[in-house]
Amino acid sequence: MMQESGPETKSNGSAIPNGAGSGNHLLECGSLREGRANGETPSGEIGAADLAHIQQQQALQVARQLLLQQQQVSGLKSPKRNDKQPALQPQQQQVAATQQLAFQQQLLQMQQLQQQHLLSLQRQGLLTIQPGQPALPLQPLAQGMIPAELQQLWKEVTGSHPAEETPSSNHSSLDLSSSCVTTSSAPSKTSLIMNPHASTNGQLAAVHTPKRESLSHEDHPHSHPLYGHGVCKWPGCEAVCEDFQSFLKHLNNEHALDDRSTAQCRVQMQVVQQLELQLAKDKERLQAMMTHLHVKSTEPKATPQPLNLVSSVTLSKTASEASPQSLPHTPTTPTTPITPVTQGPSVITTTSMHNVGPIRRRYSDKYNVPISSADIAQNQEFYKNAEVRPPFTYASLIRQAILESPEKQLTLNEIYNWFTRMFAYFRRNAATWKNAVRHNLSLHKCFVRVENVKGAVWTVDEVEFQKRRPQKISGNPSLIKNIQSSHAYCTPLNAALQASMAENSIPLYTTASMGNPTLGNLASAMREELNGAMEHTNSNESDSSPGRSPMQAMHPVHVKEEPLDPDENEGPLSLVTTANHSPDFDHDRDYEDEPVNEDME
DNA sequence: GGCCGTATAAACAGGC
DNA sequence: CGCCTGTTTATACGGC
Repeated sequence: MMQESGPETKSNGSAIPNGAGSGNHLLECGSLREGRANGETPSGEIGAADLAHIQQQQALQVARQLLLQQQQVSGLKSPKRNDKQPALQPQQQQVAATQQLAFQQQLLQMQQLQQQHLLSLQRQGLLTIQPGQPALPLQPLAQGMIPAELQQLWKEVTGSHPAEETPSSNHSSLDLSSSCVTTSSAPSKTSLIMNPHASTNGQLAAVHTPKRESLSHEDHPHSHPLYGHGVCKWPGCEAVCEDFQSFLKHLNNEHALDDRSTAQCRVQMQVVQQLELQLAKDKERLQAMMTHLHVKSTEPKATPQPLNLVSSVTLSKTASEASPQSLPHTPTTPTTPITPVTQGPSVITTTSMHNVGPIRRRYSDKYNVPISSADIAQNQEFYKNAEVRPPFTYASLIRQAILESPEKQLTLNEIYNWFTRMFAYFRRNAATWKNAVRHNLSLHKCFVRVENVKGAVWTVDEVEFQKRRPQKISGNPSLIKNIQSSHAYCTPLNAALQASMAENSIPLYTTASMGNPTLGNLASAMREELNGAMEHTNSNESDSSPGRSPMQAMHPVHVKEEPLDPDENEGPLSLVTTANHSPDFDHDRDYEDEPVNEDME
């Protein structure tokens, strides 16, 4: 079938055309100070800033329109919203002025939070800000939100203060979500994808709420996202409340469901939306950066619009291989209908790496693992969709496949299926890698062939597996260091990012991107791979056995001589769990892609 | 430079 | 006969 003859791959050796190449490539790639070599970024970054600004302006306009509509609906006659509310009582004016200040304060706070987030990213080396773009993402926000326009917006907000509790006002406030979303600033799919939470207004409060409070809210009944340090944290309020009860009273009295509150909420939504947008932008850049570091020969076209590439380039170039899985949303992730994460790397790499052939990839690649830093969050989807060779040895993958099966045993065909199911890379050149799989099965003692009723199945002799290459990398500080750095990106990345973002009151984002239940699987796989290779840093007591082999840590012991114990629990890794639900690949179907579990049961 | 682990390719055999 | 499975050999590469 789609077999690509090997000779050329062999002869090419060091000059592998597809860019993945041997370990050297990755090493060279590792010295990527010029990171953004292939011009994928410049336009993108400039565009990011501009786009953010434009969208911000749009957001303001939208907010204003909303306010207008709202006021019209609520029967506010005053055509002079811009006036200093002559109808307002002096006291009210004072309140309004105070709130305006507080509002601006809040905006500043939001910007600071964002800045903190970005700074934290920079500190982690995950994000670089171009010299030419001082505080790049913040600029638009700071410029756009603070000045006159926002003040004007605020006036409009407070202008509707008189608050007649009309039924219509209720209506409008209840329509918050839909109106905001449908008229939202960035109308493109970009905004929808990158700003997935723009529509989740019900959670906006949580978005804006410092994590500490959110958490404590659950634990302490007297905690409230809008209440902290004896102060009402309603935007622009800061009223002092002695205790929680008084706060509740204050909340009900002062922030009831009226036009003002609604409008404030909308403004808040806009603010959050902008932050999310900016964050998404930054994340996109981050992914592009990481992908670039991983993919040596990044094609410039890959970056500018990764979101579109998913459906356009990917399908056009690798339609036959792509299958539904190339789409950003894995059908196996029902809990995350919005996994914008997948766009970045999967697309980029898919397009730029799709031509990766059966290249000779050194085992040592794994230890350089520049790859993992880019993959952590996306890993599973990443490898499923992008034809990037996974940084695992065949033996490790085979073992993983077997151990993931309910009975820790697979037929050869099932192993094949696992490969193709989990890695887009193995949907091509079947003859090559299948041969390699067979070769590995036969070669390594750790793979035990067991005659079954239905035929032969392969199992893993964990002891044997752990005996393999025990001396690897230990004693090479540079390598270890390298791995550690990669590991530092890999494992703690999620936590670090989440923490960072949580600190900056952007929990939802992290929840969507990092909290994807399916994403952690391969991440843990790679983590374990690294852990195993590093023979230390294993917090989970793992194995003190001599083995540093990639994924062994996931299955510290079992499977000795008789690995066919059906009572064995499935491994910590559950890649196959999600993969089982994925549609089979249309191509490369020379093997029945029956679900492994089904077959094994 | 040798050894080791790995990848790739290929030849071969046996079974269906 | 063709395909699949499994074994074995050869070669190449990179790290130690």
